[in-house]
Amino acid sequence: MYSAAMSTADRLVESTRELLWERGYVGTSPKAILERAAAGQGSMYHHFKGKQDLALAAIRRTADEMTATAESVLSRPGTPYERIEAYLLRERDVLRGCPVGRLTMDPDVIASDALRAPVDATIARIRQRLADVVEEGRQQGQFAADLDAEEIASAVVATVQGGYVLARASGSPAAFDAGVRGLLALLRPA
Amino acid sequence: MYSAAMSTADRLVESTRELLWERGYVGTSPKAILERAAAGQGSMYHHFKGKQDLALAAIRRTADEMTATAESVLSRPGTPYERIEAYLLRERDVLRGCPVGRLTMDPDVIASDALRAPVDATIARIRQRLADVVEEGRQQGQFAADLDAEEIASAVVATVQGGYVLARASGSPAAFDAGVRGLLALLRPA
DNA sequence: GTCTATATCTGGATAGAC
DNA sequence: GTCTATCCAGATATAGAC
Repeated sequence: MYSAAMSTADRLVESTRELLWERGYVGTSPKAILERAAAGQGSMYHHFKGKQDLALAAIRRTADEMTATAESVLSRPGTPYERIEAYLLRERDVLRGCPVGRLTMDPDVIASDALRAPVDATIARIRQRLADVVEEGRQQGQFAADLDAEEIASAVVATVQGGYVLARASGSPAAFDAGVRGLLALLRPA
Repeated sequence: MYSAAMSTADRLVESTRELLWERGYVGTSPKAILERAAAGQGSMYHHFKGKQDLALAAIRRTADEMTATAESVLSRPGTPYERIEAYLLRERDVLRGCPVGRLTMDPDVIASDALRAPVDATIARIRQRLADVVEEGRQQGQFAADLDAEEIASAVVATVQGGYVLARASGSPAAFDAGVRGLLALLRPA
């Protein structure tokens, strides 16, 4: 199921990442994790304190990966508008939803400061990075001078997160694309 | 806990609606529903076939209520922009999230066509109603002629749904408001 | 219609052998 | 480090009494 070179601890984290993405925290049981990782109970409780501790390791890894992907796309060459466009149009597994954002709908994640922290940090960092790009475009005159960069960045992130909701509700990625195109049309420089 | 005039079946549905909102489908147990409704096992299995059947009744009721609220706000007097603004700014329990949209992150809801159907129908209907308003504004010249009404409507709904994600991640409704203000700034007629 | 009793399975964790 | 055995509570449902 995983590369033979992967340690048991790593297999446990990877299985947990997948299951958190597919089923969320409350929907993921230790048993399911162990089966997917082909590991026994003993291994899990040797490497991690329990379900929450393992989930925290998994969430951190996913959060770091997503932050890196976003930073990378937004640092590519191009005008501010083009970079935001690239962020919005980057390839996504739309129907699976956002592996970080979906955790905000999980009651046990929201109830735990430790589990929520990496989720909050990831979204805040991407939003800030987007705000920097918007501000740059504003200074250059590509965007209207009276726009608030932080607010536009929030709208961009929200459109992405909400796009997943639309897509999953309708069972089709088209709904995500429609929202993104709508936002880009409003943002497009004249 | 509920009005004494409320039937056992109604109490069960209301309890389920609350719990689905707070914890989602996978996070809600029949036991928790029964405790909140002050009902016994027998009542639940007499009135409903099981957890899924009860959840379906609860989701339908919530979906109908949300559709009615949206239609009502969007039908108020005012220019198209003002009506969209009213929809975006209407009072919301932001940190609790959207009782319909949150269900799209629930694996068991998405896996069941029966449970997903009312979620899909609600979002599609609100989006269509918004598209009609946008189209009206476009015809009147309040919005740019080259905008696609359906796409703008998708962006509006996505911003709301994604706004809940931002708010819950940060633990503050301010993040929702920022996204909404950003979108309104982009949409605002000159 | 509602109650209690019961059944079976899973959730989440511990204990101790190897 | 990993395994198996075991634990107790909860999830979901059925049976049958009242």
